Amino acid sequence: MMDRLPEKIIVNSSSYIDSNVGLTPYYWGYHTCPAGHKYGPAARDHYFIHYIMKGKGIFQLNKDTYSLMAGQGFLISPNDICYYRADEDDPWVYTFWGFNGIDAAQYLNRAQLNSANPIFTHTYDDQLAQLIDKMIHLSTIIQSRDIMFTGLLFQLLSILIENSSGEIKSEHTKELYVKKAIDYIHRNYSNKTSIHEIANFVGLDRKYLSTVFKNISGVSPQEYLVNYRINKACELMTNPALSIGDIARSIGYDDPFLFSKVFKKIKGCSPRNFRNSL
DNA sequence: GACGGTATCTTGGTAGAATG
DNA sequence: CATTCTACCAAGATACCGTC
Repeated sequence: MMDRLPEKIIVNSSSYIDSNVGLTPYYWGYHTCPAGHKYGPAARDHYFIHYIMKGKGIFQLNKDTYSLMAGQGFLISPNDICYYRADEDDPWVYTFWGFNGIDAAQYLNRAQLNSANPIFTHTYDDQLAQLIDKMIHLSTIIQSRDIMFTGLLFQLLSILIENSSGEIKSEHTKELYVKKAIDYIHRNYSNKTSIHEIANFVGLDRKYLSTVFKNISGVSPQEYLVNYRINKACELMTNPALSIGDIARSIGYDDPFLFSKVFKKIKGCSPRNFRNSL
């Protein structure tokens, strides 16, 4: 399969992209790098996974330098300043996935991937080959490419999670704190809920919960709560029986104008305009 | 009711201390 | 040594009032 690939492919997600949903694919690509081909030092605003199919190269992040070869991959998280370069004698051939979304960090964490632990190893097996084959055919899908792309991205993350050892070491209890906080948010978003209250429920100091939450999930508890509420509001918009005020109260905002302000900040348009565009 | 301005409250980032 | 907490302060969120 690898041999009949052209030197370089880039497929964009196309269609409507909403980076506030759980997982948002941006693009996928394949690159046979020329000798010494390099990137950076630079940062991106989204997650970026590379998987090396052939050859070798180096990847630098946070003063650490990793010598990588076929069968290995690396994660670049938003705002990570990194540098990577293909080998001079045996330059790498890699595929890459660019994506984002409020749940992205959680999925990556389940695969034990983050800025502190950006490297993974996975042999190029049938499962991965089939996935990459499907990614190549994404370019032929026009109307629903974003949906298919999201599905394939979930498949990649599933492969990486299954591939990880499963032991989360000291992160385990922290993960549980975050899971508990998220469960609480999912059950109580429709009430007036403060971060202090969530921290009390989890049994941690609010500042410490915020720190742990951000480390594990990539967003602060407040950001997560607000995004979750606004996504719920979007779902409620499809019910014509509910006024904007009804929806605001349904997701925990007593003041419809405050809801409108928050909605506009996150979605870029007022709730009314959003509903009209449905 | 929709919206804008503003005062007040809440939250998050950070550094460093306390605890086991 | 890792985990957890505390204090300070800036930034952002919220409540509330006035205007249209």
